[in-house]
Amino acid sequence: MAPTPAEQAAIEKAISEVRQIPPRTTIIEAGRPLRHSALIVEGLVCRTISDRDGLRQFVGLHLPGDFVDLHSFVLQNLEHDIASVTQARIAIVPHIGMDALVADVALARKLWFSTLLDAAMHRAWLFRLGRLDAMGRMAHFLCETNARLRAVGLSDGRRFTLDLTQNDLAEICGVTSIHMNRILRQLREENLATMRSSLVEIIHPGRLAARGQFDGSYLYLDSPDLPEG
Amino acid sequence: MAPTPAEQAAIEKAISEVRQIPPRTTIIEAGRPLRHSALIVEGLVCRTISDRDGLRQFVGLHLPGDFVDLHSFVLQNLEHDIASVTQARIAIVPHIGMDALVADVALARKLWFSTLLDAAMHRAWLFRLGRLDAMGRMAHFLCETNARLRAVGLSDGRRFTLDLTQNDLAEICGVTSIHMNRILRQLREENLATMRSSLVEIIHPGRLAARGQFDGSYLYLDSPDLPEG
DNA sequence: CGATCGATTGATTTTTGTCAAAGACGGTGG
DNA sequence: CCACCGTCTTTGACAAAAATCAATCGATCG
Repeated sequence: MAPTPAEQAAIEKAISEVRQIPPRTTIIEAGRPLRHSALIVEGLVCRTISDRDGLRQFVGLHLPGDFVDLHSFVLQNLEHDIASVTQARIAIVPHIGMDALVADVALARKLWFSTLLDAAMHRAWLFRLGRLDAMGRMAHFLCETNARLRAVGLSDGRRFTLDLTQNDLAEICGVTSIHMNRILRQLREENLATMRSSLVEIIHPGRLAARGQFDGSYLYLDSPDLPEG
Repeated sequence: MAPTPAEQAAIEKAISEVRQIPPRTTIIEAGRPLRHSALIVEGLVCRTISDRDGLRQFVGLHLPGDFVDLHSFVLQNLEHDIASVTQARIAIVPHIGMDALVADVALARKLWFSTLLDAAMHRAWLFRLGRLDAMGRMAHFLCETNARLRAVGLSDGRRFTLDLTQNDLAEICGVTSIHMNRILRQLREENLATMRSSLVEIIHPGRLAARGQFDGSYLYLDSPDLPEG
């Protein structure tokens, strides 16, 4: 479902501007009506829902190449926040331009597909939060992220950089940052993965996937399997 | 985004058959290629992901009028299971027929919208699992379900029937059924809601919503607010 | 009537959160 | 260059939440 070069060109033509976003900046606040969508050129962007104390739950994490809020084109507004994690560059695509894009039925179908992939990822995250313990959640998240980064050439299948603090990871996995710290130590001690200052190394991809009960088929990547280990 | 009568008729014309499904029956198993989608006419249908021990996590619950697996039309297969909870009647819409339906751009947009609503609900569930304690999760779920049932005339805003066992509720909230039993008692003791043999009564909608930090705007219902209490 | 499934309860263990305090590290300004 | 500061990480002690183990109870069904 990758766009053809022509489709890619059409999307790029619909970009009205590219914005530079500082790290840790709210890009879109929940509830505001939107007249454009955003495509990540560079950096990490997160989608979060905050509880009444302002504590956040990540409901998505987006990498370069992802449409962050394509759904806002159809829904008109968002029920969650979008914020940069790292420094980021995002391309703005006005909804008016999107209207022209979806006139092309094939492209419309691909955009729909892209939002359905997001939904599939949401479901995998639900499984993670609902059925796994803290260590399983982290293992699952690392496997997913490794697979996604690999698909865009940002991981070699074992090592990648991921600019997330332990607090971010905690907000992803629905645990406290203190507990996340202990989980990371455990992953290290059990020789599954290490994570030091944004460098992640997966020592035993197979065992990590088993620990997190990870099956990446929902990502629809044609990723070559890693050797067991 | 409700379909017009004409669109409704077109959808109904695309139905190839209506199936009667016994309770507790798997309708679609994860990973199978699909050539049709299913629309619920009557009954409760759930979407679940199972862990390696076969323990399930609900990732969605569908009511009459919902397309259960509209996304399979675009994705071609599912990464989760679909099963009946109660006795159900589902209308089968072959994907071939769907192709004809989405030729109508306005209807295509509405179907897209419907899958985006699902995704928004997924995100609300992520918040529930990630940020709320067991009682908050149950409170949130009851509020959501009350709002949804009300929209289709199956709740008066305080009372409705919901044919789920305590084990189902546990699989929705990501806790054990034993713990769910204690949560239900607590909800009763704190005069928030009662649930006895599939009859749910919400005693203080306002307080229950507060306990579950529920804000139903993601459901896109034009529901009149309930009196506080 | 026995069998089965779901609901309920108690006792106990495990997991996770909370509170409190250091330690590490990079960046900034003097 | 170095002291200071803020942010992130790490650790310990303790409390709370949830899981687990083990029964019992109650209703429904063949």
